[in-house]
Amino acid sequence: MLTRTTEYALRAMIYLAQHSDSGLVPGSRIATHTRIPHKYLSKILGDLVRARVLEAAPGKSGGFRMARSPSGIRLFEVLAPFEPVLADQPACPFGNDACNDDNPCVGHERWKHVREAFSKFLNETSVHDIAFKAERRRKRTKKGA
Amino acid sequence: MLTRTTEYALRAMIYLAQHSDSGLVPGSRIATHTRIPHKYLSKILGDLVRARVLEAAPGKSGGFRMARSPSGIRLFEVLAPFEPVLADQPACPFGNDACNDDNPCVGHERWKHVREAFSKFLNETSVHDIAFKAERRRKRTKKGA
DNA sequence: ATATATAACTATATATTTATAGTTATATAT
DNA sequence: ATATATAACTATAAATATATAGTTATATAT
Repeated sequence: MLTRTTEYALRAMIYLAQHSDSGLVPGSRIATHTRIPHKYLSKILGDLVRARVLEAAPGKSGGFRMARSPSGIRLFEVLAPFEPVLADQPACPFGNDACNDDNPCVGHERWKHVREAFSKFLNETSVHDIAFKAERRRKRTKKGA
Repeated sequence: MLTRTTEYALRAMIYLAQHSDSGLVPGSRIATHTRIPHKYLSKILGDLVRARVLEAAPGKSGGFRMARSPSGIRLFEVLAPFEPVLADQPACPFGNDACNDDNPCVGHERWKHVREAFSKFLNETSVHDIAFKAERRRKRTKKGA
């Protein structure tokens, strides 16, 4: 459902969200903690900078940080650069090259529905939502309170 | 979102659903009409036979046919052999090897929700649903009637 | 029985994705 | 100014997915 590259992007974003207080984080540290190959991650982080969800600072004591608050970054923005199905006009999965919304192939509407449900979820969910455990809603009483 | 192999499986099933009246259909004919490489499709069709959504008959005048009525075959059955995320215990996309429902990682519940929405759609949609245009619900009056 | 059309299988080739190694450019600390 | 830590870039390698070619097994038509 997600390529490995996409998962790496997600994991890196989550790590940064959880450590956004510590200012710039070097790529090597993200790689170590998320157990993602460093140089490969480096390329992915570059894509996320170009997607404007991260900011990079080169040079000594440089690194990466979230471009905005984690609650303001939707998963859609993180995944879209890596998942072609999230593009405006994704290719028809039924092999009909001429298929589009105006001239839909059999199955088009149904599949569009799946894509849109996926996009909707990704647009309604922020990096913060997925990086921090939601408060337990009285499933059990808190230990400390 | 779907691998090419998965798309091929879908397209082959749809073609067969649309031609289920003509008895056994040779793999070569499916390949030609769906524009899928013949020998590669052959392997995929074998997987679909093992998944019990198709039946194969070797020998002269042999071929493939749907194992059941297209309206009784859910997309889930067609995609599951090819999409690991549809397995019972899919790998955690956040790289936490020890993650499972009992010991969930951060993000687990949210992502489970995505997976389940995807599975739900695939379980509620049959091959017939996607192979035949749903009747237009008075979007426009029928030409012939 | 024989020839034929087919699925099933095996081996290999090509393309793409993922990963590694090395280099260059840039900013900072000293 | 110089050394250093970093992002950015380039080239290559390894792994995986996709595609092709050839062979074998099986059922049917003749």
